[in-house]
Amino acid sequence: MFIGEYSHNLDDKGRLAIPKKFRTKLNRGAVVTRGLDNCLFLYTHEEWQKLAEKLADLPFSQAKARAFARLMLAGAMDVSLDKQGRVILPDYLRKYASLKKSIVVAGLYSRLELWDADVWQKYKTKTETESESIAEEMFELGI
Amino acid sequence: MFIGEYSHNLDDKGRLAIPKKFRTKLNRGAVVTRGLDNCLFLYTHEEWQKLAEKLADLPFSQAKARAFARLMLAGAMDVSLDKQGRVILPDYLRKYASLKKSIVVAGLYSRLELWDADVWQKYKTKTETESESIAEEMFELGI
DNA sequence: TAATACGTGGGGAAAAGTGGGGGATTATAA
DNA sequence: TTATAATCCCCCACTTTTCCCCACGTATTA
Repeated sequence: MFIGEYSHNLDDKGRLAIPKKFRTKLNRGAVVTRGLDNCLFLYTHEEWQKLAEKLADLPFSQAKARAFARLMLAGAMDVSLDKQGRVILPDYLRKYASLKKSIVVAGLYSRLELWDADVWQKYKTKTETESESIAEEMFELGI
Repeated sequence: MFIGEYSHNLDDKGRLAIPKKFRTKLNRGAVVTRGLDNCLFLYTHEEWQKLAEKLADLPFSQAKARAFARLMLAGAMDVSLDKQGRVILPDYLRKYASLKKSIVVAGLYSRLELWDADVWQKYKTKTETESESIAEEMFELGI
């Protein structure tokens, strides 16, 4: 289970350190892809497999399903950790998520999310002010 | 079962002493996360696990579900008690709950809540004056 | 009044994050 | 085929942060 919020720097070579706590689960490799809300998603191979099958099952007759599958499947890239526990993020993914130097790594149970620090900050301040009203709606979803 | 209201100080290193009565239940570790109404929630591992599974099951295709999961899952952090019975609260959680030095630890049955003393005071005076009207609405929720 | 327990503060050792350099492998061009 | 260039990794070293331990002070109780 991935949880928590961590700050790390992306260096000039496009390397990003994964927080120590998460490394053991990702030692055998991971998959990064385009995420929602201008961030990247990073999965273990097992979790990625489950998601990829769901995406492959989407009806390709529907335009929006095609677009979504292209976003996530074609955006995906296998990455592995170097001996310092870092991954190399391909250029097109860095651009997609507007990643500069200061990055936030967030744990969301089955995946990690990689955010540019500024983008994350803005998203948070927006949702934190709405948190009570969002929480009311979550009540309907059983929380 | 956690009940009661306790006052403690947060030191410069972000450490907060847990009231002695609660420590035995939290010795095996706990999880702190963003709560509602500008406080933090602290759970035992068992209670957290139940909540985290519900949050992980929310559909990530829905914007508000993503926002809520990011609030609580990405906000969560594993903490453990040191030999003095204190936990370290990460910077982003201290900021979220506007925690200064004087903190209130409140027991709410299955969780602890951590409040900045001033915020707690204001919230209390506000809800105490509204308590009768709030009670009326609780009838609908089965109390 | 002494003793014990609990809350609070600080210092030192260890670990984790970060950046840069060097060697090997692959690619490109003469 | 050989030389040159570029890219990718791996390793080393520095810096910062974190964690653990010890010590002091205050409050409570016998």
